[in-house]
Amino acid sequence: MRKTDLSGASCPIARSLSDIGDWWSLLIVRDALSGMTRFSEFQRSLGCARNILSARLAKLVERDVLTVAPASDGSAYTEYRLTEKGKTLRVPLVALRQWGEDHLFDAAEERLSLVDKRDGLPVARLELRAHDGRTLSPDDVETRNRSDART
Amino acid sequence: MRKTDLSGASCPIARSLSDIGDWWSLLIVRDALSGMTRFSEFQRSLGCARNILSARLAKLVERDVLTVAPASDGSAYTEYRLTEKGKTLRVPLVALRQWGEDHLFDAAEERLSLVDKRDGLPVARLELRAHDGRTLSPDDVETRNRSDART
DNA sequence: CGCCATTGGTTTCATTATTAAACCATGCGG
DNA sequence: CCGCATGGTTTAATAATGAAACCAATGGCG
Repeated sequence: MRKTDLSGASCPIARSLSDIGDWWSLLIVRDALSGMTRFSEFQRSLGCARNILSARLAKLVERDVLTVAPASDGSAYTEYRLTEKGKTLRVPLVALRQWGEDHLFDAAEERLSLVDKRDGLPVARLELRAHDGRTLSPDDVETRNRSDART
Repeated sequence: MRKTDLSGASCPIARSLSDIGDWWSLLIVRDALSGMTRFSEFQRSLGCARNILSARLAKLVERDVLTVAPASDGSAYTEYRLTEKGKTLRVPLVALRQWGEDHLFDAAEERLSLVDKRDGLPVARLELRAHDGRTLSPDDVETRNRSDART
């Protein structure tokens, strides 16, 4: 099954999905971003089967999203920590979170929300901007083939 | 299988994933955002089995991400168009795209990139900001339980 | 030290999803 | 009316997922 391998696609979205584009992987990263490090923490939080948690963690380590640290609190157990690459998944996750809050919750419904520690207020909506800071509407952009020279 | 249903989770990320969190759905939305509307267009672009494309389209319609329009160009065929809800998936997709460009491509490698139509330059990086516009670093935020009153 | 519970997995097997391929119904051009 | 394209659905093989059993190595406690 899943013979389709997107890791060589020319679309960055497709490649991203081949790394972290399944159900559990993104939730693992979400939990890791909130400070979880241990197998059992993830397992309790996600409630998924342990073998698949195990497989997902291994894949995320292989893809350099997580690393296994030998220990940290003295115990001989291993910890899973986000790499720099993994930490930058925060933005996509926030985008997904905001979308979900906007469209999938009743106004009065309880939700987990991302807030500024300083004042406890929710973070601002993510916005699409031009390189010079102008806000861009959906019609102002298009996808194009570029060979680099990112500014 | 897949007995786990996240649609009632208190985490907006989990709920989002239950709507659009599988391989093909997000790619369908990506293509829809670039103007595709017809079954065969999606099928050609994605190269996935037609029955699963059919199932995904139906699910996206059911979840109000797409609608089926009776026609538009005269032919009696149906079109799949993004709803407002669907269109706002652009931001999460851009976030994913930028992450992929940053971490999954060699510098010189060809890629599909999102550019400002006006000048052809890539759009700015999405950034996390406080409600008053301050840029926030990862350590400045936390997730918290809120019952609404979004500002 | 000795014993049991917990952590961190791996293995096994049943169940479910994905896929390719065949099939079918309508529309549409000539 | 013939033939091909569109827009699917059905069927059967294959692959991924999930629950539960199993296992090895700590860690805590007396």
